Amino acid sequence: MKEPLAKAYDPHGMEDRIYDKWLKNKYFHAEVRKDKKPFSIVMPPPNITGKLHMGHALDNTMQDILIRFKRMQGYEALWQPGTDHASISTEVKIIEKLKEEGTSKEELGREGFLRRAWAWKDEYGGIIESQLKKLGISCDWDRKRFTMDEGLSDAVNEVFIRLYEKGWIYKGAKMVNWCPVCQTTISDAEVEHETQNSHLWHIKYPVIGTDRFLEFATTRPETMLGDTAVAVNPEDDRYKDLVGKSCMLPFMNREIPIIADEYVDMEFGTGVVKITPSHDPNDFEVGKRHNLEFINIMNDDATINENGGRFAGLTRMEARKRIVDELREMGLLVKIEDYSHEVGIHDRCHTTVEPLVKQQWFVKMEDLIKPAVSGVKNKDIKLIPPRMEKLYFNWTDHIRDWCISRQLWWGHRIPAYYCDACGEIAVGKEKPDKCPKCGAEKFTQDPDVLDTWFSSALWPFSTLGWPKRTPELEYFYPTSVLVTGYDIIFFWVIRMAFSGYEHMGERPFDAVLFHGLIRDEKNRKMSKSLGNGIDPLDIIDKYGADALRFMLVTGNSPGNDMRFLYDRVEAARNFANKVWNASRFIMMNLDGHSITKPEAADLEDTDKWILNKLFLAEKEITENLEKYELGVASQKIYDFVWDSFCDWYIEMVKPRLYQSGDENSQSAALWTLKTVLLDSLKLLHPYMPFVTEEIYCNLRQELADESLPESIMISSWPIPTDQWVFEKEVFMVEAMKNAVRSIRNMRNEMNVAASKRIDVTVVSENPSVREAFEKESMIFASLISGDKIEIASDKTGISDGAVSCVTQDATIFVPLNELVDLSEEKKRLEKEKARLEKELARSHGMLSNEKFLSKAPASKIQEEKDKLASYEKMMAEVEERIRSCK
RNA sequence: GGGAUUGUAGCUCAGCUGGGAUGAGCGUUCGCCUCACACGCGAGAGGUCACGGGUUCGAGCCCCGUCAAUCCCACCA
Repeated sequence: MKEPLAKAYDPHGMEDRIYDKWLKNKYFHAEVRKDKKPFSIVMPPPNITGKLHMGHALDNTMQDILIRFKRMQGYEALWQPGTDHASISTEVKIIEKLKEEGTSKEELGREGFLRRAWAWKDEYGGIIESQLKKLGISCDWDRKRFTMDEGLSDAVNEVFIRLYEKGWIYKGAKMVNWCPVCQTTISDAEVEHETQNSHLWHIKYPVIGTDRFLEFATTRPETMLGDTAVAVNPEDDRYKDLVGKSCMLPFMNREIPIIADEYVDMEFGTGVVKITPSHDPNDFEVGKRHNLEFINIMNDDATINENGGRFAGLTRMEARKRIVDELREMGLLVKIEDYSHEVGIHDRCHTTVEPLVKQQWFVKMEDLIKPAVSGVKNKDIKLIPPRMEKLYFNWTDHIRDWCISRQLWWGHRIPAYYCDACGEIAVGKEKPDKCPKCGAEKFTQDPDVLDTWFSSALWPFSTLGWPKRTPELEYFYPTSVLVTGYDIIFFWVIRMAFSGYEHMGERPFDAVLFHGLIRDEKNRKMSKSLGNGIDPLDIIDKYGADALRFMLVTGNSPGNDMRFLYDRVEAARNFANKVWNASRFIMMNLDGHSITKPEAADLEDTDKWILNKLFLAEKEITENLEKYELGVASQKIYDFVWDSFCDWYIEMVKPRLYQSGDENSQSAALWTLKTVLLDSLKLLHPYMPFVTEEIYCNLRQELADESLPESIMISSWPIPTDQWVFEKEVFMVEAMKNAVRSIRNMRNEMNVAASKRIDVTVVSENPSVREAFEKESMIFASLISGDKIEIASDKTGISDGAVSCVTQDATIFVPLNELVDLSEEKKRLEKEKARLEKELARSHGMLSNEKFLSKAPASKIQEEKDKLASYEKMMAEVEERIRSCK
């Protein structure tokens, strides 16, 4: 026999060659085709600073599986790729690089810096694309976009202007999160919280005109330099008489009023709070309510400024230490307590965020968010798994206005212009010629850029051409499903949701499929700082992309974190090898034969059995994929291919190929092998695109079948037909399988050498069971290493020395004569009896329960009765066998 | 302070919105280089489905509580 495939599956060399072929043939490309139904996914754009990590690998594998599945199903499947400019991350990286070169952003100036940034993007921005290609993903590279390309920048400006004109974007002085290291504002979503062990400093201020002091506790003593009041609860009897008086602020010698405000909790500490309106969000509100003075005591790098008197120039921490020391000397420090509390830190650089009052641009969220909330509530957008709705609503319910301006250079510059003469603001795509207010002609554009998520929020429609009404937008929007991690729900998913409703009047996607995080073998998050990340490219290099892909989506469910285990990659690789070798076997046997579809009558029971299994697999796998249950589907493919097809059917088919000499039987077997293989490859293709393509192309050549498409990825998804439902044959083959298992078990327990051929007599009173064994006796013999197979309707003539196996459908006798140790045989049967006793007890228990009989559905009761009958029969048989062992 | 998730075989996890846990991989035991595959084949052992209540004819699955682990959110100084 000729060997069309190498002996072992080896992904090396195969994958790049195949990917190039796909690209060359433009199989990934989607067009507007009115005769087909669209299916579309937008790829979460990786950062241009990014390097492929396991998260990307998982995310993109899932999308690719869905896209390939839908493409094969006949949808016009668009997978829209692209990259994100990642404003702050990229800028930070470039600044680092500049520092290495001994220069800086300031030295280059804005224009010079941006030139550098674009050059950087050209150099590094494509790396991730080439890495993604190694995964085999089939996105439409011809359509790739970049958040700062011309069209998308236009969309950003359009949105900004629309929202501004609507009054939903405004500029104002508010308390914002300020990162002193990155020197920019950040949004609430970018603030992480970290528990820090610190102290609670108890301090007292003298009350002017009395000999009393007001004692309070603070976690940030240094902010006292900006105190403009001390507050108590209006109901607090301890301090009622002091409200309206003033305290003397140490160091600053400033008189600050004692005010009453409900915000103060009487139960906490002494019931007194110092108020620093410029440096604390709560105090900011109190300050506004009471018309307090707002004194900013900090520079942008979080050192104390001139408003901090002689502490000016110190860092936050230095100032804290000096102030505490001096208060102690002055006798104003009462005590220091240990205290642990949550501190806001910047998610990029982990610097403690400083709440500051700044003039910034904000998006008003109150109305904008509404459709995004109701959209999810009424399932216009479906979240998978549904529990993600709680996370989603937790954010929308507490949403605050979105601070969108960043004091950075790399990004979309805010389309707002200020009249140099009168300060009038003009928002528009172009710089205005003349100030509408004062007529002056000089304008300066706002120096800030937009939050990077401002542009990604528009991704589902901006990539399709919006604000132009392109045919693509018309056809592919709303997109079908968004695949992403739950960690990005606040940053991105919600913002796409409200942007879609606001600008398109429609949801951006029908469903969001969430996946979890990938953790290392010790269940830790993979992170740069821990250095425990596993490089997907290393895995691909070692095991192949197919193995990695299969491993990533098998055995886990939406939204759940998963652990990365090498064992599992290996198992996936072994599966690829299994498929490879099964194909190799089939192709070796196909050799030279022309395959034609057999007459129904020529199909044997075992053929019908596997076809019926295939039918069920196709039906279920298709349903699972349609419900986005990727892990369940892959498990079913694995089980079908390995267990049903390889371990059973291929073994059952061998004697027909090798020894029968019956041409009709052989040709039916070959056709069935080919048919099941072809469909299996298709079912597996979305998961393991490379190995399936390689086998498919070889198979196609082997078959010389021109009607098969030249690539499996453009072939059609198997449509299960109930022509392949064969109840009777399935029953008979299952009866044979039970017998085979039972006999093999017996052989092992009785220590019958694997090479020893045995004679068996199958006794069954069921004529169709007898018929099945009769018909399949050659296969049966082959599976059990049998020699002579006899079929009988009763036990007459069975020799006493025989070992027996009792199955539901038959009793099988194996005369082992000299080999049989009767006490062993008895022990074996007793074990079987014990098992049956347990089953009988359970079954009896249920069926003697009046309530079960009156309330359970009839079908359930019947099912249970049938089981009982079968157990009783087997029990009688086993008991009889035991008796005969004497 | 709120909320979520997880707790199933030695390990890592599935378990289709209640109906026998023949669940998967790895590991383990026994036997096999059987002409597709040792990245393999056959046969086993191994689980009071965290604990305590409840609903139900029936609960791994639903409800309540407890414990443990993980994570998210939050402006109590």
